[in-house]
Order: sequence, then C-alpha cells, then structure tokens
Amino acid sequence: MVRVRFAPSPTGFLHIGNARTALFNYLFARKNKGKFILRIEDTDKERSKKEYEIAIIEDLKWLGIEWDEGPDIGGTYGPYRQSERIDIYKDFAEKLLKQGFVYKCYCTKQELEKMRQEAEEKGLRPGYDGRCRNLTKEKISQYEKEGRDFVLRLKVPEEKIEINDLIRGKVVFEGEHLTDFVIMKSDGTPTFNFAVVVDDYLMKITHVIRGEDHLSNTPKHILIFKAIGAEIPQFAHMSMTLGPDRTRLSKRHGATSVRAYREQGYLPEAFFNYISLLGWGTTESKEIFTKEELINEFSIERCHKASAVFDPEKLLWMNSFYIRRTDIERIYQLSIPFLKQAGLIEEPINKEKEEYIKRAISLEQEKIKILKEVPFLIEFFFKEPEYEKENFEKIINPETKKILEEIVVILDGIDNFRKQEIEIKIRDYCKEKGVKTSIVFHPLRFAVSGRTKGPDLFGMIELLGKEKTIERIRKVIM
RNA sequence: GGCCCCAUCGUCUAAUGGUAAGGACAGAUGGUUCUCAGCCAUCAGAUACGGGUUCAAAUCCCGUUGGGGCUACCA
Repeated sequence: MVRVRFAPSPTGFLHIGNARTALFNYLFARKNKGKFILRIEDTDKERSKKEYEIAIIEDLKWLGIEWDEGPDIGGTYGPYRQSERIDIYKDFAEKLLKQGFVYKCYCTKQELEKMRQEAEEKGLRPGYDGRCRNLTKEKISQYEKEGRDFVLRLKVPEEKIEINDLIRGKVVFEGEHLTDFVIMKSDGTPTFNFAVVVDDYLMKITHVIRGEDHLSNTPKHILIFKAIGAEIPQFAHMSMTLGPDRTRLSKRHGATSVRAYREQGYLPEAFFNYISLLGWGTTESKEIFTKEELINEFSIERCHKASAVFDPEKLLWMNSFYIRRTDIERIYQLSIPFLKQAGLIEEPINKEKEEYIKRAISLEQEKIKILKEVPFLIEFFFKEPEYEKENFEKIINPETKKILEEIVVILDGIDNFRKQEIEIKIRDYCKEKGVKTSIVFHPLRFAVSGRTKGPDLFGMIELLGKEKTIERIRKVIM
C-alpha cells in the first residue's frame, strides 16, 4: 500500500511551491490507490501559528486536494501535528542514547560559533568536530554542575550513502562531509530532520516526495532511519519552483501564496491544472486536464529534474480559459463576493436581480481573466457611468448629438425591446442615412456605458432596458 | 569555500541515438466583428560552450561555464 505525505510548516500561507509538492503527492497517491497524509510540522514554536495551519488546510481544500489522514480528521497513525508528538520523539531519542547512536553535547552557542570560525579560517569543513562524543565522566559532571544545557547529536559514521531517487536516479554522498548533527534541541524538542524520520517511520510512509531542497538532507535522514532500525522509504525529489529571476520563488517576486491567487478570483481547477504543468508534462504536450485526467496520467518518472519558473502570465491565461468555459451559474456565485465588495450589489438578491447580474456577467464572460475584474467590467449596469472628459470631447459633438437624438426616437419606438430588434432598427437607420455603422455605434456605446470598450452593443442596450438607455443618451446630448 | 542537483525558444514543455527540433503562454502580423475580448491564420523564437563515443548525438561520456540547493539547537 502506497502511503505518501505532505508536511507543511504552519509559518505562513500555503506557498505555491508547497502546493505543487502537495499536488504531486496527492496525484501519486490517487494514481496508485494509496493514502495521502497531511502532517503539520510545527516544532518551531517561534514561527508556527495556529492560524496558518487553518489557512493551509483551507487552501488545500479549496484546491481540491483531499487527504485520508490528517490533524483535522485523524487516522490510525496520529496525532498528525508534530507538537503533539513530542513524547514520541523523546522516547526514540532516549532509546538511541541508550543504544549509543547519539550522545549529549554540552557545547554553548559561543563555542560552536568559535569552532565554525576556526574551521573556516583553516579551510576545513565548517561542521561540528565531535568534541563531546567521548567526554570524561568528570567533564560531564562538571558541565552538569554548571547547569549547561545539552543537545543530542547523532554519531555520524564515515560511510558512503547512496540514494536511488525516483526522479534523479542514483545520487551518492561521500561519507566524510557530514558531521554529527543535532537531533534533539536543548529545549527537548526534536529538530526537523529527526522528527520527519520518526514520523515517516511511524506513519508507514512508503514514498517521500518532496522538494529538491531536501535532497542534501536525505543522507541525514537515512542515517536516522538506520539508527532507529527502520526500513528506508523510496525518495523522489521534485525540482524547485522558481521566480522569474530563477531564484527560489519568494515574497520578493510578488504574490507567492495560494491564498493571494484565490483572493483575486482564480478558479481552483485552473490553479490546480497550471501547477501540475510545472516540472511535468505528457508526451502529447497536452495542457488542459481535469483532476481525474491528471490522476490518470500522472507519473513520477516523467517529473523534470530541472527547476521550473512560475509564470503568472500563463496562469492568468489558463484561468481566463477556464472561466470562458465555466457555466454562468458558477461564475455568478463566485463573483458575488467581489461585487459586494465593490459595493455594486447588496444582499438580499432577489430572483430578478440575480437574473440581471447573470446576464451582465454573461455579456462580459469571455473577457474575464480573474473574478476580481468582474465588478469593473459590468459596473455601468449598476450605476450611472462617469463620462471621462477627454473621451467625451472626442466623441460627443454636434454631429453625433444629432445622430443620438434620432436614435432616441428610434429606440423609443421599439416595442419588443430585444437586441435583434434593436440591431435591425439601428442598422436600418444607418442605411437610410447612408452612414457607416461605426459612426453611430461608437457614440451610442459611449453614451450608454461611458466607455469606448465594452460588451456587445445591442445586448448591452437590451439588458439596460429602454428607459435607462434613453435616459443615459439624453443626459449626454443635453 | 565544501558537498549535492540541474541545463531544449523569453517562460512551461515534447522529442529518451535517426524529426524540417513539435506544442502552449507571452510577442508580432493579418482576418472576423459595433469597440474590447474571443476566435482563426501566419510569422518570429531554443538544444549554454568545448571535447569525445557513434555511420548517426538535444539524447551517451568527460570537461568548462552558468543556475539552484544544503552546509543552524529553521523547516
């Protein structure tokens, strides 16, 4: 049974790169009929925040990534929050101490710093020199008397470590580069490296799929797996997600959280689809996938080794693509918060109003890239347009005023105020007068909407209604 | 600095020894239409570099260069 996990730290909102890691784990689990586990790595008390845990869970759900075991739903291998597993790590650490795999290190921060500096000056590797490995009884009791804190360090053997990575193939680390690293901090909490391994072991994780930034940590993990007598899982190190300058995607690059995109009105399926394309592709170069198709077609072997630049432009395009082919009912539902926020609509919305809003959105649907733009695009259906002075002077002149005056008469005479009817009558007028349609259409559009760009002219007039349309034209030619 | 990973159009990718190096986004041009958008068509644009191996290399090997990661009592 395949068991994979996504293990975020609740130190911020769900990051795009992490969302991609979660997605690939999820796809791998579903594809292989395995389990996907969510584990919260909150051992860093300083930076971890409950609110971020909640936010991460919300955003994963929003993306449509569901887990089979996790802090919110439990499971047989819980708890799924590292802060609730401290005793477990302590037990494992104690056992390792008894077995002689780890030892107490009493070095102070200053001593460590000095050690590092000296090593650097001599051009040696900067790690810990293992001086506390074989402390005399006297030295230990002296340190104890001084009340010095201690950490637990693993006795790192000088051995070659090989990883058979599912994405990268064979990776070899020569033994002499690793120094005795800390597994338990002086406050009695585990380091990341230790907690991950204990958890992966206890949670029976079969495949560790994570970012390439953890590749260099993997030898440490393997050493710990060996020390606790656990079987070593399969590893798959995914390429990193980069910003446009090819450095790790971070705040400097602008919006990097899933939340930020969600709030702007991206559709979850578009986001899901887009990030699946980062560092992965099919032979057919297919790009649009439903979740089911992705589960079906996903394969870890096809994951790219090279890191991928996150391209907001393409995400934007993909979102607009999804919006165009989504039914109006859903677009309407999702647009409501944005419309409310813009002050264009208020609850409660009656049937008639709902219909009106839907028709307005429909008229502009093909132009929507993100839902956040909806209020701006349909604003003039809800409030009187503001006529920009520069455009007004350019478009409204004695000649166009005269035309508009005549259009008012025509519109007023239409009983069946439907766009087909309106279009026919206005085109007839153009023909009679022998003027180009654009001579009439442009001022009319401007008079009715206050804009030079907008939806289908006749659809717009129809929706606005005879009264409103005529009122607006009159105001302009007054 | 040491160790590890990586390298196809600007970006995401396809081609896993034999292709005119294909597609998508972005860009440019033209068409369609009442504007914008959309849609359609066309164009431009890449195998980082240098050596091998081979009849044949984007593809295999070595080196160079460039990028990224790790090197914490962060995760």
